Amino acid sequence: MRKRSVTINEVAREAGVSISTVSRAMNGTAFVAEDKRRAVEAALERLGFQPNHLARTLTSGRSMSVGVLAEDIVSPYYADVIRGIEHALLDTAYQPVFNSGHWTRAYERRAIDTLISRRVDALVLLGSTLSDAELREVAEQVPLFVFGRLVPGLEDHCLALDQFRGAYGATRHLIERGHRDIVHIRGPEAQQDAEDRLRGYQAALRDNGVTPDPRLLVTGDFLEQTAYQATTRLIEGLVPFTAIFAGNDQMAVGARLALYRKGLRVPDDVSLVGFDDLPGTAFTSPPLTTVQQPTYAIGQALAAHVLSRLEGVASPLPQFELRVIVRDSTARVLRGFPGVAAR
Amino acid sequence: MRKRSVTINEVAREAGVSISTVSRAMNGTAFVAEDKRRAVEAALERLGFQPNHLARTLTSGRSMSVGVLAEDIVSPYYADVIRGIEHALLDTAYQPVFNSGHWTRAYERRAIDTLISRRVDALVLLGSTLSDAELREVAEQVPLFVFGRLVPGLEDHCLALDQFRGAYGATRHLIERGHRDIVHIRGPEAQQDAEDRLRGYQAALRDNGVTPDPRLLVTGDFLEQTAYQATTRLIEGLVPFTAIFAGNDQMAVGARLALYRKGLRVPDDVSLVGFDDLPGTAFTSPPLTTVQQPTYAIGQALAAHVLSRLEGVASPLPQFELRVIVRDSTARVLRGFPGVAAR
DNA sequence: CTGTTAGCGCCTTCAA
DNA sequence: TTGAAGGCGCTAACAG
Repeated sequence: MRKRSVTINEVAREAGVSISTVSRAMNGTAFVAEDKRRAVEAALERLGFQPNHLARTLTSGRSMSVGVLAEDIVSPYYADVIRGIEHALLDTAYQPVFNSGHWTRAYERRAIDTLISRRVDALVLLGSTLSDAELREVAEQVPLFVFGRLVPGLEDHCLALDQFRGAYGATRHLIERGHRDIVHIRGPEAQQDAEDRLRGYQAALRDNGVTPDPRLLVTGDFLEQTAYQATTRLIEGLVPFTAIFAGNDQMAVGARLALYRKGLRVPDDVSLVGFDDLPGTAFTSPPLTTVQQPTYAIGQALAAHVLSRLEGVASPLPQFELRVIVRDSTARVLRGFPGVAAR
Repeated sequence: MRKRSVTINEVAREAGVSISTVSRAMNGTAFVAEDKRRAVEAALERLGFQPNHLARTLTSGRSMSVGVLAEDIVSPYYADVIRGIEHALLDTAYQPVFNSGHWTRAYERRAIDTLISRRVDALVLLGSTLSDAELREVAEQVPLFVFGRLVPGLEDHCLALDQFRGAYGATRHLIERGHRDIVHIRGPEAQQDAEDRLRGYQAALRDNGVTPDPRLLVTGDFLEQTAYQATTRLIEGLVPFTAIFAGNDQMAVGARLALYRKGLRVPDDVSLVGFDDLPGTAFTSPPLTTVQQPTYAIGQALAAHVLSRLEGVASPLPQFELRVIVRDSTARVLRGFPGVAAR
């Protein structure tokens, strides 16, 4: 099945030159006489030569590839970051190599090790479950860049967004529209982002004279199902509310379905805000107000930054801001129809 | 930044043995005296040795990796296939390496070439824009497996689903519920899947005595936006309809938003069917009736098949069926309220 | 400009 | 059981 692939030696013989000449002609490393160059090219063509990348890397020390390790390569949250990276690298000499860490230390460690042992020229982490110290250790073996964490000692290579402010803005948006009884469906306890968003929510409430009501705080796992269940329970409960701030878009979708099933309209009865602005969120019915993480731009910037570091230029990583995108899922509280609060 | 990594030579020196002994002790390739083995292990540990995978592959010829090239690695359609592959490979000695072809010949060719030149032990294509002949050529260089295409000559390594039958079933589902004026939003002309689904739709209509109405056929690009626009135009047009069969879930979501904006209820006024059953589709409001592609299982099966071929065992690829998943977006046509048809 | 010659880090005979 | 030595395929000095 696998044809033994042709090597540079055979090309050299075919072209009647030495292997170094072939190498030079191929890579433009040095000038080669016109006729020999043509002979080499012809031989290359005739034999269908494809250089063995491994061998090349072994000698040159550069693999022309950048490893990208995401917590989960297929999560919609990382989708646009990955897309941004892909596009930024598309017409460069570097190839991205993607892999998942599956939110699991052991798998992440292993993935990092294989990536390093495959000699990627740089490593980009989209989220990480490793400790700061471990990451610093990794950074000694390979140029490391991380998104979603601010690793002390590696600040120049880290890009994190202010989740607190994003959540603060989202909550304030609801407060400005008259909401005071605002549910928050938070993400998993263990995750820093979930924690930051919760604090942003609480701070916004307090800054506006609202005491956070623990009965309006429920926990999900960043997926639709748990939010659906939590919201259903909330609706069936006794505590009135007029708005829901979900810890991410997927949970907002789950909440929205629960509302729908209970005959509650969005935004007429309950306003709903998500977080992330995933691809597709603009097309929910109604389109969801959410906090946009500029993930595509981040992916691009990250890749561009990696490239420039690889070329020896030290460009600083740009700053990115979270933005509340107001769409149709949030409305002013109608005094006459306070929705759930009035039942 | 990059510490020169320790090589097998240093380990050998440290352990006071030859490099061959280190190699053997590490890989269990041959018996090594107990004391030397321990010395090697200690040295390995002390130096934090990590074998250079490239060098290893160069000599052994096996990279212990399988390349996975998807048209688009971040498309939700491939998400579950990829997830299935990842999970199936997770605790094996093989590592998947993912990459995108971007629906573009040139990029796909290049990605395939780099994957081959990195000596992946097998190559899995999730969709492909290359010709059958080109794929056969690739198959001569590396064990090739493809999902979504039936390549003549490579049938044993191909896995494709019967899109025609899926679309047929979806359309019949609507017909059985009394619908006759059924819109179809087809995917791009160039794509075989879109073509097959269209034919399934038309066949189901004809088999049930309905002549396909060209005015009810519109074209999208498998994304939300175009379906949204097409549906809006349709609603504003003069041709009555009671149901929409979208070429995929994303277009169904677009259509659903258009209906929502026009005040049309799903399924009360218009029934809606999608295709794919993407992750998340079960949580749209209302949950979408759709045709399920068992993508996760396919990913797993594909990976398992690749593994067994790599081990020299010839297991046949299992067959998979498309299934109509009936959820809440489709209902019987109410004679009294034929929805749009009655305006 | 071009050919020869060392390696790159590892595995694997081949002798011992 | 172990070490020496020869590649794997390619790049990069080093002489011409």
